[in-house]
Amino acid sequence: MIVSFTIPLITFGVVTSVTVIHIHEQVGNFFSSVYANIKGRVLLEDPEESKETDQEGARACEEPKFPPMELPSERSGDGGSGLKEENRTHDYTVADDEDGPRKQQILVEEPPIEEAGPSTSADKKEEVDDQLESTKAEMGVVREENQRLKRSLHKIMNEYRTLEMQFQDILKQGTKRKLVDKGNGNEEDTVEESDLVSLSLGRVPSNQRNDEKIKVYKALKDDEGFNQELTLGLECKSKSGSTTEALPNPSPENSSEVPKEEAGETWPPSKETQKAIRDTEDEVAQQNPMKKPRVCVRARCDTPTMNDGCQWRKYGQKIAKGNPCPRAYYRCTIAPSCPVRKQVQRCVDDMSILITTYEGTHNHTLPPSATAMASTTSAAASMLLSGSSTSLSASAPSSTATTSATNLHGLNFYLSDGAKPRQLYLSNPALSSSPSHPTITLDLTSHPASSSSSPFVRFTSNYNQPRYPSSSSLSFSSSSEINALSWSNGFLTNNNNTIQPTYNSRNILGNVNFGRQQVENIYQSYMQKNNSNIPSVPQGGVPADTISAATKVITADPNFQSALAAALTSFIGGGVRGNQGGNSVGESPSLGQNLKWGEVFAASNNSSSTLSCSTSKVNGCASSFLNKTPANNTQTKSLMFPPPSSLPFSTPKSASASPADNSDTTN
DNA sequence: CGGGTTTGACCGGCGC
DNA sequence: GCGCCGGTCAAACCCG
Repeated sequence: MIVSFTIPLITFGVVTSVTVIHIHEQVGNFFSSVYANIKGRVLLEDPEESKETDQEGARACEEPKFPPMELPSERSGDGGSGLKEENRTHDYTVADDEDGPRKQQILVEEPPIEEAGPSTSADKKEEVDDQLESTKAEMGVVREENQRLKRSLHKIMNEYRTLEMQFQDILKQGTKRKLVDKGNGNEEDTVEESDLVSLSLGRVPSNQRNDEKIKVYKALKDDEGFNQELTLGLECKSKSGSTTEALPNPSPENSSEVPKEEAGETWPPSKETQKAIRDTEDEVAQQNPMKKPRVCVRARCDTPTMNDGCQWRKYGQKIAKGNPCPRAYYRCTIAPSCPVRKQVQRCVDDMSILITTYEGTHNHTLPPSATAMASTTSAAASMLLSGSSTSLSASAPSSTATTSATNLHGLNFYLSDGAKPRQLYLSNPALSSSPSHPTITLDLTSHPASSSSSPFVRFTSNYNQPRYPSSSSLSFSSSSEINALSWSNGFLTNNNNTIQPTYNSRNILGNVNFGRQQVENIYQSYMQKNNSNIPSVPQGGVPADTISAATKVITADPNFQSALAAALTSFIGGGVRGNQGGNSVGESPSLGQNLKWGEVFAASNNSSSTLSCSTSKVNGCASSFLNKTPANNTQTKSLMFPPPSSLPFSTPKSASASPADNSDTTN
């Protein structure tokens, strides 16, 4: 019987260590121990030894040249003899192929102990044994962790290759279809586009990915099928700067059209430049009828604007129809060419609700305090796009998708008929009535019906175009009296990130979930890696393959949901109660510092992200904190946003972070 | 004086 | 074709 196990193990072990890893993963320690017994313990008298040496067995699987183990039965309690001790040390020295140095140190320390007491009292023996065993156990844990990481890495690599192939196939199919159905805007193309959108979700941080994108871009542009697939990022089908945004390193063809908008670093650009840009944008807009996805944030805020950490410059104001409150237009001024804009308007029904609509994705490094909202909006937009693909591909052929629910980020996620979104609380349709702007609404206000009992923050997306027939909403429990969120980095990619590929088998967004500790650890490692070298990659780069791979890895964990629930509960609960001393403040900036939506995924092989959606009980938003800075509110309000010291816009001069809004006069 | 805001004018999309 | 409306521009203005 033992032999029957041995043969395959040895075979696989010889073939490739990777295979052995999988075997080990699948069959658990049992095979390993059996293998260890066969390889090195055949002559052992004590069968219990196999239990202790699972790890050695596992290593033996990876290392066919593993020497015969001669570990004596030190646990038999016989006190052992000098010879046995020697054997044991020999075993440790030879057997350990990975942690050799560590163990050699142990061995160096051991002999004096043994020599000092040639009589080898039982106490010393036990002490040494305990030390050895504890060290052994420790190493076993480390080794297990190492193996886990290896497995994860391998899985991720496999998923990456698979997705890469699928992506290429999709591109090929799309190109072919474009050629065939040229001139016919069929629905399948839309689906294809959506899938492509989902595959990238914005930016691809690594140069390699950029190169790949550029290749695709070139190929598609050279081809007549060049149309919408080229803008695979979050800015897919966007009107302005979509190509530049989606392709940080635009191809020469493209860069020739856009006269070095990025490199110019001047704002405002020259008139000619602007005109050229607008012309280019118009061309793009003609090619891409679908405009930028928008993220609408509704929050109760008694201040002119909701402070999101970014620097904004007001460039216009309009009285929108149906709303006496003027709508203010802001442009991001952190980078001269940043395409991000936002609109701020009071809700017509409830003047205390501020509706902030974000459009576009930052193409620059964000200040720590701004990464939160940016990540959130980017994530929401990504969710919007991915949701579109989801509904389009999975719903019935007709556009009347029935309301269905999934679990996004571990939270309720509804996809519903566009006419009747289940959790659509848009009081001002003007902001979401743009015909071609897919809009997702993050409702941070308490719904009148549920505010008293179960306050929720709602993420409501509203596709107003026929091609986006579904609306989606995301709700998650939060603390009471939600008025603002702590927009820590990666809110939507939080450690409880769950995006289930419920409807679309090709949806690359799957369950991504981490415990809080894991996230913190991952983030710390990421920050250590990136603190000194944070690329100015536009945010929103979500390596889809990484997400998918991480998704599968994580979802393989049966404790996934429970960990999610625990983390969410502890975090949200602690964010309000336990962080009053500013812990959340310390956490949010550290978690969000220069971290971008996609980089979170790229940083760790796991699609780690952070959840920092601790909410404040204080009515108001951070802009009021910055503008007024009441002493008695400082601490509480700082729960929502990073400390003022970390806010680059906290200086009185940069009023653009919280510009005055004329709408206040109407209140 | 530089940067941000204000505000009327302008432009383009869209519906009738 | 026309008018409405959302969005943007840019000169004037304001402020530290």
